[in-house]
Amino acid sequence: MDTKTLCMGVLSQGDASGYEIKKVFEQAFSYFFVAGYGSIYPALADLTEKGWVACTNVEQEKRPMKKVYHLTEAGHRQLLQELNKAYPHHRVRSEFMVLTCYAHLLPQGRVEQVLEQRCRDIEATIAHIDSFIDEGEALTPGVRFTAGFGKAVFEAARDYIESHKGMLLADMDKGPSAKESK
Amino acid sequence: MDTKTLCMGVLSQGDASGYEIKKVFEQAFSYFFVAGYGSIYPALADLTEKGWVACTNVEQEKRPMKKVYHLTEAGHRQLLQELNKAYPHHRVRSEFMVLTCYAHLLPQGRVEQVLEQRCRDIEATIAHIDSFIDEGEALTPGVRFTAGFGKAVFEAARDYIESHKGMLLADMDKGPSAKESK
DNA sequence: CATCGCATGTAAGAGGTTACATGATTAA
DNA sequence: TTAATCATGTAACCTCTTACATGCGATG
Repeated sequence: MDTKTLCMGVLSQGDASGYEIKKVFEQAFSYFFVAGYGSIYPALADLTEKGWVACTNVEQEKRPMKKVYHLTEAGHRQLLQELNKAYPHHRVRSEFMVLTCYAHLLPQGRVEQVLEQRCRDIEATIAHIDSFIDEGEALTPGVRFTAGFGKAVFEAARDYIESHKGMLLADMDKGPSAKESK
Repeated sequence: MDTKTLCMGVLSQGDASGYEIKKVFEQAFSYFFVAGYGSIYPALADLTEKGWVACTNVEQEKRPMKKVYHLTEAGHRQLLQELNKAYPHHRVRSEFMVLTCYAHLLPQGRVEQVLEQRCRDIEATIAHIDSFIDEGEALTPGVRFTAGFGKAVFEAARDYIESHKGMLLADMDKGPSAKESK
């Protein structure tokens, strides 16, 4: 599943321009799916070619023209098919975890800084999810579930860092230690 | 930070062939960093060109020849520099979460299947982390911290799914609901 | 006067995935 | 005999990221 499917997903809930789709990505999906203009615009062009979306040029006063896209019937069928067959992958790519793995190669100050930076980023993400939930919009049960899931996972990450930070910093000097001390 | 840095990281803890590096990736990093031969071999070629690693051909009896790589002094400096300047990113790309977001477009059976599949995958990952921790090898404090972190996060994910699954399934029919009921 | 928001896109490059190609040994 | 393990690599492809290119209006 790629940017194209997500674009169709967004359009299934209402017509939008590429610019507006990116805002939805940022507001609703940013903590588990990232896409910039360089992915979205080509995706929309591709979807148009395939007949899964279509667009209307909308002239605006004192604003640039927009291309408002809508999902076609074929697009809706395609979206349902995609969602029904997609495997629920969940990939993590964490340079943070690479850095913690190699903590023994770094000065304590750097390790502390890395842990603190990660905590700040997590807090920002949680705040972002909260503001999204509290926007007062009608959220589907699925979106509420997903937001709660993201929040639970990020909170667990933050709590783990906060409660094990001292231990990592203290153990760092001691070097590698075997599992057993017998 | 990319595959190249991770390869240098692995080599900082002992010489290894490309094949062996991939095994380390699978055993120790698979839950937060993935790389196949198609990334590792070109990375090693690149690192060799840059003088950050060097290799020796080792002939083996009844086994194919190996190229055993080791980190050079310049490579070690490069690794430290990289680890000291890298930003601790943590990216998630979750098709699972895309699917839960669009649960309202799917039959209940499919949603249930998606949640169960994700739980099975999480259990497998946790079991993998446990077996890695219990291998009896000398783990650095950083690696122990990282494994514990991964475990905590995956456990939180599993717990959330298990405790909110019923709610999602029950709410699905009701359609979108606003934040407030006033 | 600067920069942010709105609005569209392209082009080059980086990076990774998948499949292919080869081949011996060993365990089921 | 079949499949897995050991062992190296390439090539095509796909996708995304980053930077560029343009331009008006509003806000500070």
